[in-house]
Amino acid sequence: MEKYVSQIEEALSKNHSVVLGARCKVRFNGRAESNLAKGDRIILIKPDKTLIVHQPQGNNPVNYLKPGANHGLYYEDEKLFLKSRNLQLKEYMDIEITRLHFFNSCPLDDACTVVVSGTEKQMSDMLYDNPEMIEEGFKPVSREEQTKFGFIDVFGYDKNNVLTIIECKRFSANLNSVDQLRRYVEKVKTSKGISGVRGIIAAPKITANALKMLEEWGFEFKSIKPPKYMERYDKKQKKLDFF
Amino acid sequence: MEKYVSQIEEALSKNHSVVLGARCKVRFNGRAESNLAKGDRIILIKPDKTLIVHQPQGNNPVNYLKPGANHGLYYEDEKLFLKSRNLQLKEYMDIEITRLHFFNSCPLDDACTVVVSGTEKQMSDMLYDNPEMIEEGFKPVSREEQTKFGFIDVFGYDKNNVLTIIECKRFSANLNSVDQLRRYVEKVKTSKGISGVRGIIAAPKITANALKMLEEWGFEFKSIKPPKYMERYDKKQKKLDFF
DNA sequence: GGGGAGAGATGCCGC
DNA sequence: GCGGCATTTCTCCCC
Repeated sequence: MEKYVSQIEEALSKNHSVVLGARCKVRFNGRAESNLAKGDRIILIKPDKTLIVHQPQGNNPVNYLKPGANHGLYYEDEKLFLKSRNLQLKEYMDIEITRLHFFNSCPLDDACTVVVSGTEKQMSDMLYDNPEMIEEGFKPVSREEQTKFGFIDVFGYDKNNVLTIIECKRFSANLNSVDQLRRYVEKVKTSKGISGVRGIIAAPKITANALKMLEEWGFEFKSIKPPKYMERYDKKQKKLDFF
Repeated sequence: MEKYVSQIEEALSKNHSVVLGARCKVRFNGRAESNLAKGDRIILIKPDKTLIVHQPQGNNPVNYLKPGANHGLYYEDEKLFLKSRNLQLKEYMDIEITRLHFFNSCPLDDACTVVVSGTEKQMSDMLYDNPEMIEEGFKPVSREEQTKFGFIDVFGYDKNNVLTIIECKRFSANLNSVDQLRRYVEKVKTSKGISGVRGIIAAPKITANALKMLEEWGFEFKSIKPPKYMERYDKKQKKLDFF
């Protein structure tokens, strides 16, 4: 295992990405503290000095340090010690490696950003562009903006010129969503000195408790499907459907 | 690259963990949609069939599939195609690999769970066990419990036997925290048919807007530090402090 | 399984 | 940097 020390150090110094398969213990100290007993994990160190530790199960890393950490490596007592620190965040991780299953590294070149669709912003855009989805005669004024009343998804006037605030949720609205809407409506009422302000939650669905609270506050729920996804898969891509 | 197909397939069939360093495009379709153009990434497939794609920067994966996916692999046109599907969640990922920088796999054996300390629960426990930290004469009744009024961190009675609800935050309290407290206090007032209910936010700090709203609602802020961490590092561990 | 809430949340944008 | 808010949030707990 000792022979890998210089190889790993060289890879780190060249800003390559480093992957280790290792039996190790992990200790973290920072915003919280954690201890992880001995087991097999994948350790990833990125060119930006992010450190990520994955167990063989689960979606999320069991431990990590954010970008910009320092990583020190040394060998002693037949163990490999990785001592990593993010000094800005005052977060520390110590990994004690007792067996190295594999080590690999390579330079990674990737400046792409992922393009995501199906977000809440797109939903508020859709409502802004298609106000009749809220109701006939609705006239939107602003969307996704930090108004002086706070951050409001969409607001405008209904056909009777009553000021109307819309809070969008991409999935299911809950108690928190109602809290938000309520806070905005109250801010507008106070700021404008008017009492007639409508509040609408626009979402595909809403929890029972949230609906109850919504109605208690005199607000409304409007069932709106989020912008439909792209065609799930091109029918042409027959070859991809082989299993 | 073709020769790796059978090796990777064998590793997957044996439920080993698989790591690829690859130049690839990624397409995801599920709860949202995303497209990622060609670039170098680390691809990790776990024994539980989790799929994770990391770019060379950043803390979080750029794409992933949750545990329980199927992974199919084939080679065509000098490209390696990984077609992964989580059928339960109706989530799909297609990765088109044009260059394979490295491939590694090994069985990982790890049943450990991480032990974390310094959480909000410990903070509410601390207040429950040391009620004088709130104020002299405070008598806690319940903590971190799903009461019939909702999930309340700590509640009890002050020295004047006024019902008091405490909302803990481990870091900074914000508008959302005030919303929560307000919702609890109102529930209790309505359920018990009483008007004299105190609401306190216990946190190390609070944002200016949140404090303003808190006071408008007649609630109080109590500055409380979260339970202190373990000794940062054993002084004995001199060897670890070498850099 | 749904609902509610925290999290070492993370990440983004705006002031 | 802080603040407010969405997130393919994730995770846990409880009903």
